[in-house]
Amino acid sequence: MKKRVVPGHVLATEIPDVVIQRLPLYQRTLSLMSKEGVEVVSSFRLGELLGSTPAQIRKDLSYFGRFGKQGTGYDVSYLADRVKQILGLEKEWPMALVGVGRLGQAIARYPGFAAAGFRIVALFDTDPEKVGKRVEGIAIQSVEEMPQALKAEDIQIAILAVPADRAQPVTDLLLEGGVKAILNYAPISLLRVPPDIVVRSIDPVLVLQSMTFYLNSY
Amino acid sequence: MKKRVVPGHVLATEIPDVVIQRLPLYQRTLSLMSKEGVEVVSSFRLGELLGSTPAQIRKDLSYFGRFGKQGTGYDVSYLADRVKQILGLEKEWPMALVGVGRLGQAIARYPGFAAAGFRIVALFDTDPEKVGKRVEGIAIQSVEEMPQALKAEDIQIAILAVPADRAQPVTDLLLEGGVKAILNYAPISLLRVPPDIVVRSIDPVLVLQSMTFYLNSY
DNA sequence: CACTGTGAATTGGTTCACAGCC
DNA sequence: GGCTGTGAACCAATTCACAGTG
Repeated sequence: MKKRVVPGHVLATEIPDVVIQRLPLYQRTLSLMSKEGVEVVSSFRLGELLGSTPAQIRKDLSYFGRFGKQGTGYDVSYLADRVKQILGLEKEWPMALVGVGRLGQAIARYPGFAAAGFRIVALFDTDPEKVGKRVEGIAIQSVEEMPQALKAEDIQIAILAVPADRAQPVTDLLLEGGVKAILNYAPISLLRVPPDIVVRSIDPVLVLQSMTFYLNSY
Repeated sequence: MKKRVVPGHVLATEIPDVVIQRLPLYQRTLSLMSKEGVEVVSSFRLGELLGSTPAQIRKDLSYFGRFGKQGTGYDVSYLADRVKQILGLEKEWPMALVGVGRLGQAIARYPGFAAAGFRIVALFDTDPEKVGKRVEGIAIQSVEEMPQALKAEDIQIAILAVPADRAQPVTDLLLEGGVKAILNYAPISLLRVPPDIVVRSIDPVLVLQSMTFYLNSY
């Protein structure tokens, strides 16, 4: 639960995960500013836009290098590019989606992934009824074929949208296929994976359930 | 960005937000165990099931009271109930959904919310084409009517599924309508709200973009 | 002179370790 | 004996504050 393994081609060890999680937010705002023609930004201004502090932003960036100019700030488009590079967002990432039920179909049809360079290139489902059908032009394959298919296409990222009780066995097959990162939508407490595999879960119900604590429920 | 206000009917002040965010996970596992007939659980066992440590679980629970029995552990169904109560999950929560586009419709149709006691009772959209149409039996209302409609139904929670550039103005209207908690799906960096309003964002693209850092992108 | 980059100080969260109890 | 509950010790993350620089 605690330790992750970092590839670290730029001696990336020891960078806190919270920092990594903030970078995409920085990246998005920087790209937007760049598109709007803003050329320079200070950590102070960036903090305002992101709801963060100048110190936090400077410290975060300092893990990766020295990107700013004293007295001036940061070159927006340069910094946007560097952060993109740090995150590995300069290439397109092919992804697999497992579970083509209601939720899975919504995910398959969501244009936001492709817009950010994440392309769903393979669909899998257990239901024989669904296998062979197409969604967004992609044929649904059987989960049994998954390990080979994943290897063949060299897919490292998978989105999991299966029922909770199928999540672990399907995960095992994903790992067999060489997947290294899983975005999990299944409402399961714990997905068992080796320590070098990244798992992140999205569960809106859990989020709602923590928000109600702060509401007056008298 | 840092401070939140806690209602605190049980002197809830000073409870870290991370703790609150873990409680729903505990609750889910406990309810499941209870349904399976498990009567007693130790912090050690619970930690195994949740991918957490015994100390973490005991410490978390100790913020709210003493629920266990030394030498034995916790009564599963009792603890499940208590955590539910702490989180305010004993009542049904009516919710509004703003933005009935592709994503919004998927959310409206997702059965998981209602199953957890979160019922979408009002839909809003700006598009005059959509106003009046029904989704899941609920008529879509105009965003202009929102503040009054929210007050009339005493809705405290809203789900935001509008385009990024509409997020802030729509949020302002939600606040005008008395909404206290917002689950935000819009890909926006910062939603400006007063400090007593809870906002949580769900953005799968950001999650993917942070995962790629850990992949070999050579 | 206005900003960055960064050690040092501080704050916040987790884990330890043990006293107390069933 | 086996477990909880909890201060104390530890570790991690944020913020401070200032030296260094274009």
